Amino acid sequence: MSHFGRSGPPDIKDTYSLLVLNVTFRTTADDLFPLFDKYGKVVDVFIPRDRRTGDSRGFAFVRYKYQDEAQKAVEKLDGRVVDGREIMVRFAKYGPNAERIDKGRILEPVDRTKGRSRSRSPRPRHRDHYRDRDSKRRSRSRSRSRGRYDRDQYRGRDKDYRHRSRSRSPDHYKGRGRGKYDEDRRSRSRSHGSASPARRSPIPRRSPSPPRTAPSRDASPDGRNHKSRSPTPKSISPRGRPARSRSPLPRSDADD
DNA sequence: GTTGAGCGTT
Repeated sequence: MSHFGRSGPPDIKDTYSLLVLNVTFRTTADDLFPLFDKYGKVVDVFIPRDRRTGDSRGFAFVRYKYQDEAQKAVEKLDGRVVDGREIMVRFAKYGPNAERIDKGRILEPVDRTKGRSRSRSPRPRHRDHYRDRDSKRRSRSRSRSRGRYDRDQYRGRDKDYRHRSRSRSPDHYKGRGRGKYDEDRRSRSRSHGSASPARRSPIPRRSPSPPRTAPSRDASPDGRNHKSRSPTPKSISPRGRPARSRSPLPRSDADD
């Protein structure tokens, strides 16, 4: 059980944050705590994770109580192989609120005493410049992992698209006694030559669509026979423009 | 089950 990050930052009044990079995606705060705690008093260990997937982002923050201990941990744990990967430990450059910190210590917690302190340069802090990365140079081409996130997070709403395509049909008639069905299927195949697998629907009826004797169109809410009926009856087209008789959004319903 | 630059939450 990790109590780190459960209730947010405990106390950062006099702590020094260390940034641990290159950690494995499966490394947890509990795994880093004993490792860093051996070199000093660790008050908190936090590993940023994705809000959607919940997976680690590959780096962690270790907050020490004293700077000397943090410095020692940086020198000792920097380059240490954790979980089969060499981690990089260094002092955090920015605070939790993107505050400028030095050696892990927050230099400007709040601008209360010094009114001029807030005159700092409004440098971009958050990394929400996903779309901007395209505008930037392609020098960062070495990182492709973010690419998939960009698609899955923003574009790909349906993350189960890869888990689909699970056809259960074969298992169904298989467990029902395929022996009988098997022969039956063959017989039918022989007879018709090309059997229609679609006929295997559990609903034998309903296939034969009722004749058009159905009531008027107002009684047909579905009206999925749009393919059958002529969408562009010239008869009712006063003008010679039967094409765009609909709204200006042709693929509004066809969209995924 | 995958990935690999960087700077953080209740």
